Amino acid sequence: MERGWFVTSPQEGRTGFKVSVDFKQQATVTLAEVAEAAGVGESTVSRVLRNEGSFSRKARDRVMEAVERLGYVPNRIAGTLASAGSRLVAFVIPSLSNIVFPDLLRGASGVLEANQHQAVFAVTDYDPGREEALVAAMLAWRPTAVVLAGFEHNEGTRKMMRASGRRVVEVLDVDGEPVDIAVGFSNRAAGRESAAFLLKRGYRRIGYVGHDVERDTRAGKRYAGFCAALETAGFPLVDRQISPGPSSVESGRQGLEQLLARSPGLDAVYFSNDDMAIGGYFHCLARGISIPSQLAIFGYNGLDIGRATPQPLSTIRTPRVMTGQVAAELVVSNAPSQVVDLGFELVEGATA
Amino acid sequence: MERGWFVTSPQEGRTGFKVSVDFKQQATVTLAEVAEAAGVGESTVSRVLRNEGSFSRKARDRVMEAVERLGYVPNRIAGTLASAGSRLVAFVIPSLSNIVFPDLLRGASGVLEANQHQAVFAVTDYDPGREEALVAAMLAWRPTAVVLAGFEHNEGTRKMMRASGRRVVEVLDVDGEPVDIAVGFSNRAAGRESAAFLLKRGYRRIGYVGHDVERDTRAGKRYAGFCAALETAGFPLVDRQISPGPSSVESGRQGLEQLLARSPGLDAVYFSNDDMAIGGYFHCLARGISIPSQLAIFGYNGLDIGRATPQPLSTIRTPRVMTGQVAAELVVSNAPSQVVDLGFELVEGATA
DNA sequence: ATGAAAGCGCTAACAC
DNA sequence: GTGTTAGCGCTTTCAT
Repeated sequence: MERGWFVTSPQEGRTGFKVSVDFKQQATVTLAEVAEAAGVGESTVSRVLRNEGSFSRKARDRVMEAVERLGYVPNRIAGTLASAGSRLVAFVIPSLSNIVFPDLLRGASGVLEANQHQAVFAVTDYDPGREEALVAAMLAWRPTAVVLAGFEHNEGTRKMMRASGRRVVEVLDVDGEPVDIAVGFSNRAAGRESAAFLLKRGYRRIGYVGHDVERDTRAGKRYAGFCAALETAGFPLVDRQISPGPSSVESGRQGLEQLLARSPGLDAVYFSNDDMAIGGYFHCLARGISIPSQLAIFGYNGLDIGRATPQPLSTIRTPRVMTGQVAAELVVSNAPSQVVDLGFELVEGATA
Repeated sequence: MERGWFVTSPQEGRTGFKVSVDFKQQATVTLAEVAEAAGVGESTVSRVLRNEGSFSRKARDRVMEAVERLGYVPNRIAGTLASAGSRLVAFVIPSLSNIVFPDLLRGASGVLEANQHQAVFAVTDYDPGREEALVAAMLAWRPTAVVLAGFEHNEGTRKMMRASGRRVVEVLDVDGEPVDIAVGFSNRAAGRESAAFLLKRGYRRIGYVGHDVERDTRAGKRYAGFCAALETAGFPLVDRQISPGPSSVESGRQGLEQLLARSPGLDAVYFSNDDMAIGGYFHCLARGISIPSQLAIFGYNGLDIGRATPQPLSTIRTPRVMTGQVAAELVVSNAPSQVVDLGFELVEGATA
């Protein structure tokens, strides 16, 4: 197999191109060929390879030898079609930019790999329509389960999933009616507790800086819980700055700047998540606004970075990785329908 | 289908359990049944569904009606077995904690979804042995291609991939001999250019703070390039602090603290990546070390957060998302073997 | 303990 | 334009 390539230098940018192609789709070794080579029947090879049923030691040795010699790699596509489950678990997630989802996948993939399952994923970009299309595409793989974020789906999506006979796991939220299984924590309660904490600390003129809550419905629930708790206490939200687009450090920084320009009298600001809060924190550092005496800052997620800032960020730590682990465990163990509330932890940092 | 669940409150922790189970593995609708219901042959259904070959408008309508009515979802497993490719692209990546890999996946998944391909992934945790096992597992799915980080693989992994007849894409590096396709940028050159920049700025007593370079071989190449350039210039690295474990903000913070305790005379520090550098930046903020006059800081990756800090981070911006996009494009277009060097961009921030 | 044979649900010739 | 048929590479009875 001869090949060539052309290496470009960084200065020249992307100009790499082929020199020669030659990918002989080499005839893949099949189980039948292994059986032939080992001088046994196909079913014996199958049993040996899956270490199931009974076979003699001698048969096993001959099979393994043949497998080795021929470089046989089983075809899971065929195996899946012949047997039952695909051992594929499909994740249909809103984003990969928000650290929440990589964390979720990380927790899940460890458990799945340990149980001979494979993770498949697709990104909806917070679009329910795309979600529906992607769930349909995923179901075509007959996955063991489909995992998706939250409870807000198109009716079509829900119907499809219910009709599919697959397990369905809705994660990172528990405030809603699950199709089958839910694993996560209460965003609404997180919002409420954040408000209670700020009030307890004596803050009264409180603002909010957030990202697009139409799309990120879980952030929306936190916001709703937060506002409700403030009103109940008699100190309703003073002002808010909601930026379009996804959350980011830069967006939090700008959001706080704009909010303070309008409402300079605030004594505390609640952010839609830690990324946004860190941005706000940077704004204060840059402007010499002292934290928390002049302005208190409170986030959500409990990212590691918030523990390394000169003043640890006050926030709520959520069990994102564990959500993935638990979701995967329930799936591989074929657990019954249930809601698992993993809870969260309020972290009293130094910024509020 | 009756179900029940028990919702726990955050305080109670994870105690959710089932109340009733009843997942009838409902007989899935097959293409044959659709054909039957529509009063046409199986192949017609197949043609209509794939919109390929010819069929009358009338036939199409009847098929679609039946599909709709029966809630038919094609079985891709069967389809793949019957035809050629699986339209699955396998990513075997070291980690999901390092933002580099979610970025890569993000770029790739967009392109793949637009071309009816599916991303599958597994995480090696920087372990070549796990990588080998996971590549084997992935090959069993007969993916269109397997994508993995860098060129450092076990000989067994390489052999397996070559024998598989699948496309192989090695990403995020170009300093090495690719099996088939490589897409990325030169880590070695990035290290060299970082050194050149610091020297040009007049820094002379330079140190390094990094994470485990045995495992993260690309960080190791940057470090090597960096040191080599310093030596060539006659100002070899003064001291270094290498922490075990993965990179993180906290690790960078502690690393710089330890480095400065040993070598207080440094005037600049190169970090293994932006996470580490941000940690170092926080350390300086906390200790009142003024940047860059007392100490200069230089990172790698060009994360967004580095642009929102009070002083923008000096770093090298890498095309991570584009690496994923290009890799996916080459795969879906079945491009020839080649090396694509996407280059990188040095960002002159305010920290060095 | 082991082999023969019947599918799994679809695609791809190939006739008509 | 449309139906028939032979696989794709396995797993799984069911004999033996």
